[in-house]
Amino acid sequence: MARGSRRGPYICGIDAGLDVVSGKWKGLILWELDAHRVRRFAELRRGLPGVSEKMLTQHLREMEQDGLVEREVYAEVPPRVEYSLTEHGRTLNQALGPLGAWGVDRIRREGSEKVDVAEASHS
Amino acid sequence: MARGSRRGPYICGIDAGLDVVSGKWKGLILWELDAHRVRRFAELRRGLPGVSEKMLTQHLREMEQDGLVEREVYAEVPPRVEYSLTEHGRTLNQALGPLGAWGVDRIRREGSEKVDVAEASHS
DNA sequence: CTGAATCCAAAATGATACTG
DNA sequence: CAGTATCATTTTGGATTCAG
Repeated sequence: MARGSRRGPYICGIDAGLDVVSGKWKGLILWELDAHRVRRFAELRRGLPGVSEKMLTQHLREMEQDGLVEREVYAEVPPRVEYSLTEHGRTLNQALGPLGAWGVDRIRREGSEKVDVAEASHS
Repeated sequence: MARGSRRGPYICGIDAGLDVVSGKWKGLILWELDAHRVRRFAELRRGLPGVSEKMLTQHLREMEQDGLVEREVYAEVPPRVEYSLTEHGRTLNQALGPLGAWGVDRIRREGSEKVDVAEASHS
């Protein structure tokens, strides 16, 4: 994770919550998986412009460890691996809803960046 | 900021929201300022066990830049500087409420860490 | 296609000493 | 008290290469 990774002992819930979404692409991964329910590795890669394979894999592994993401491997050739949110991951995403709305608001307020403004939650 | 700092263009609001709280101690700073309304530098320092002066100053400056925190300097001796949340900072804190609750839940669920479990929001 | 492994660069954080 | 400055360390992220 990012933030120098505290990984507890946490002083407050916000600290604990932020810890599991620390990482350059985790918010986006959550967003993508919430939007599409299930995504293959390459699809996620396309959904996160600029992410490297290494980081995508690493983040997915961490999120799996944290019980947010489920990884399903199909014994096919060529290989197919599908990622989706666990129930735990879905509740996290809902908990992030207000923050997402706040973020959209902030972007608008300063008008310095444009965003593909769908709603803060599209599930 | 942390996370390799994206600083937009953001793909979604969550991304934008997370960006302003990226930094090892920002969640705690928000928490502290929300709990006490106003805190002096040394008080914040004591509230964030392990933070270095450098990081505290740096984070406070960034949060000030982001319009979350207000800094008031009193021309006294010894010096006194008080920090508090701006209206913008307070709305952010509210948006983080659900995440905080989720975090408390997570801590309890895995029971691996103990936390001074006040409520997720004490404002 | 979905990675793992390795090496490297950049960013964040920490420690310490010093100042008005 | 509330910082600033500097240097060292730790973490993160990116690029590239290789493999089942």
